[in-house]
Amino acid sequence: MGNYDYTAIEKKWQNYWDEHETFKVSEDKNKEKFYVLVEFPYPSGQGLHIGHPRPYTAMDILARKRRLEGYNVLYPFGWDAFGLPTENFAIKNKIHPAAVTAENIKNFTRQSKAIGFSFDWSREVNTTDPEYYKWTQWIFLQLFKKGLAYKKEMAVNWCTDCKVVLANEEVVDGSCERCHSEVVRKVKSQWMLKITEYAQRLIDDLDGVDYPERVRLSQINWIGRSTGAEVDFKTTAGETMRVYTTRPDTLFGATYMVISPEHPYIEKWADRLNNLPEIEEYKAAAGRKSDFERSEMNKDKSGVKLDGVSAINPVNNKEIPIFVSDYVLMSYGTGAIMAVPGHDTRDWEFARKFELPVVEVVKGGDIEKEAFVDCDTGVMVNSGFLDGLSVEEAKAKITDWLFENKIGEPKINYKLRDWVFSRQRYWGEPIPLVNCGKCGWVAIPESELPLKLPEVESYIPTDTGESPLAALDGFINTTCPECGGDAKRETDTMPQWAGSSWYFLRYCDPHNKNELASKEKLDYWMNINWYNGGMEHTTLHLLYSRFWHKFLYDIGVVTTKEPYQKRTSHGMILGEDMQKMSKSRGNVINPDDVIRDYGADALRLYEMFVGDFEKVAPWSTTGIKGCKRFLDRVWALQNLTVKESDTPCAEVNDYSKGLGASFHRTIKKVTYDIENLKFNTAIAALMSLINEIYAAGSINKAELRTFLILLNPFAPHITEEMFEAAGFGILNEQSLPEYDEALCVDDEVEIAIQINGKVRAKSVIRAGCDKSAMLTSAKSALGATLDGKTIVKEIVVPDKLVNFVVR
RNA sequence: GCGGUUAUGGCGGAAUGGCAGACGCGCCGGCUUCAGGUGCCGGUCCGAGUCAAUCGGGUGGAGGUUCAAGUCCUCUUAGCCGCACCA
Repeated sequence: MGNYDYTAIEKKWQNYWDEHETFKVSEDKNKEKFYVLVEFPYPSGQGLHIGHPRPYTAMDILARKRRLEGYNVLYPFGWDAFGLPTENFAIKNKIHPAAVTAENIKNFTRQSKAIGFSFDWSREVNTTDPEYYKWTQWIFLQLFKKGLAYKKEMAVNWCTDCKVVLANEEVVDGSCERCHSEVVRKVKSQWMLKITEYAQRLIDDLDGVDYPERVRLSQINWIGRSTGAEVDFKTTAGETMRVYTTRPDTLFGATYMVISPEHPYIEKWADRLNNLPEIEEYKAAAGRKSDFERSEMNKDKSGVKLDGVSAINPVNNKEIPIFVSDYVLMSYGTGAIMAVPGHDTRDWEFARKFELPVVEVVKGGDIEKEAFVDCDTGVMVNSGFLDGLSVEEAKAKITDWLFENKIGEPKINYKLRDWVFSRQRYWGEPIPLVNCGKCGWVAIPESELPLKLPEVESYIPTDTGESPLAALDGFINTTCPECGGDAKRETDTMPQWAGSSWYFLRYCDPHNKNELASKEKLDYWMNINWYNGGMEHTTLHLLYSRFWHKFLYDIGVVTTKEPYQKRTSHGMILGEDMQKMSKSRGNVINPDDVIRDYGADALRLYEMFVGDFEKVAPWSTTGIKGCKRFLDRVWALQNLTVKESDTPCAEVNDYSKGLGASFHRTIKKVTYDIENLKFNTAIAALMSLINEIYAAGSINKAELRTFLILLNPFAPHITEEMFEAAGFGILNEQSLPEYDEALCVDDEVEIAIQINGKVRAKSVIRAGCDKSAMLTSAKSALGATLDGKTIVKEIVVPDKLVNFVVR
């Protein structure tokens, strides 16, 4: 009976859970709640990726463990279903995106259920459901009403193939993240969300939550707070040019200035510039480049000197040239910088190429060879009234001086940019605004939400760059809610990030028709106790959703400043060749095949056993065989001699002599490891335990019962089946076995005996021996080895080792 | 270029500063089997060794701290991930 019929058993228990609504929860004030969340997937046409089950299983293990511990556990699931791949597929195959989405969700649901996740399916959400996106639109309207949504003409990333604007975040290697076509820059009027207004709070409130350090750092670096100063430079054209610098202390070393090709002064100064055609040509070339190309490393510094206008350094009144170069971006700071080639690498390279003077203003480096950048401990030189000061003192003094003389001021900048919220697509939430000739942009009444996507034949993007909705007269023409006059609807839709920025709130009250969720239910379930997701969402989804949550806090919808108490991140599952899985590499593994060949429990177990949960791990077909083999051995425990214990023991931890310490230790290890994402070693401990059981040759009821409960969160189907067969009842209604710390240790332990740190002997002693007993035992084990040597020091680690330092 | 991260047997990976290689895969030998497969038992870091006791070496590289370093410190190399040259 080595092989068990996993297909039948897994089906049986999945049906049982469905019929009994085993994992459906409601608010129960008598129980402590636990809200555990995984990132809801985008239901793509390819079906579930073999990587999906890794985080879902991990959090499923946690959820199942918490239930065994008596918590009221909310573990919900849903679909982040708007998005371009669906739209592209729909266009290509002439099917409506809604139909494609429904089909994909059906497939994803079938696959997810086949793995036995303990989701509360009654709370399933779908971002494309009008009953859901009604509230996405509602949140947008509140942002609009508070002035946090605004329209702005700006250069955006334009995908030449998809005919849509991409957020910077969606551009990968200079091409479209989704279709890989060329991305160019194009000026368009876009809806923007003022996430920058929340920049400081998004940094500060990280202190109150439990995030991995790498996630916390990524967010802080992404937000990128810097303190510096804005400085006004007079120019020979009359206008003042304002620059932003983080190093005002190096102002005496500023030997030229660089402005962005998009800087408005170029147009303003057109009459004065003797080389305007050259500048215009450079500007046009820069405009064709994507941000990535402009920022590509190792490229030659390029630029054009403005012939006809120069700037005056305010500290020494020296006239310095102005260059235009594409490494200065209009979107950060003031679009103009003062260049200090002595102390900035890029400026140094630029100065070398254009043969500009390099002045040392902080002593300590060799500016002939390279820029002296890490100069915080240096002393100011060639800097007039700053000479002799430390960098820190110079910063303070020059900033005061600039302020007093009204030529500058301290300034904090953030790298974070406002969120480009418009998409010229069909398959997204319509933006619920109308444009009235008299009243401008006006919100539609909340009673008219949801503003549904019109069901149409053509949802193909227009060549002009407008949303497909723009071609629908019946949709765009409407009346102004304020003055009643003719008005036109906004035709852009929202980005995919919108629906995922608040879905965790809807899970608390998914069928509410009057509010996005009731206060009472939000109070009960929020915050999320544990949120696991991919590192790739650290700076986008995580930041966007924290921003929305803070906004909802400000307007009184939610009562917590942060949505996620604890965040963890899993590593990707790679192909067997250690490469990212992709169709083109031919290394894709289909979960359906794995479940058919090895079963869902084996799949779950293998994905948890493969390695450190937080690191990438390659798929291995032989690896999953090992896990299947382990489950066969678990199943075969039913064939072992059932040892009769001295006392009836089905309900107590009455383990047989010799195995007791192993059981207590394993309970301790498994429970500890699950909390610390060390699923691999938890499973290893269970494997070791079963090896010991087989070595003992028999098992008693308490042992079988404990073993099955410990394994249950990892492999829920086989353990439920065996639990029932053994007459123990329904496993998920039980409690987690407890361990006794005092019983975790064996009676005897083996210690290492070292001389000068090298193991020279071993000895078995009674556990818990005192120092002198250990020394006596160690010396006798060493015998004559110590003769003629002087013991300088004796180190004793209880129950572990003795080390003699000898001469 | 910046930020993050990783490096341990043939492979995936274990090791609160305390016996490196748990657990699994693979491989080798044996048993079971008509055979293949499955299952079971034993072995498996490298090199010496009277192939036994034992000895030496070993966690990307070079130093250092320590009685003791995969683990801590300094420098360094390579891979992977992200990026908006952020002044």
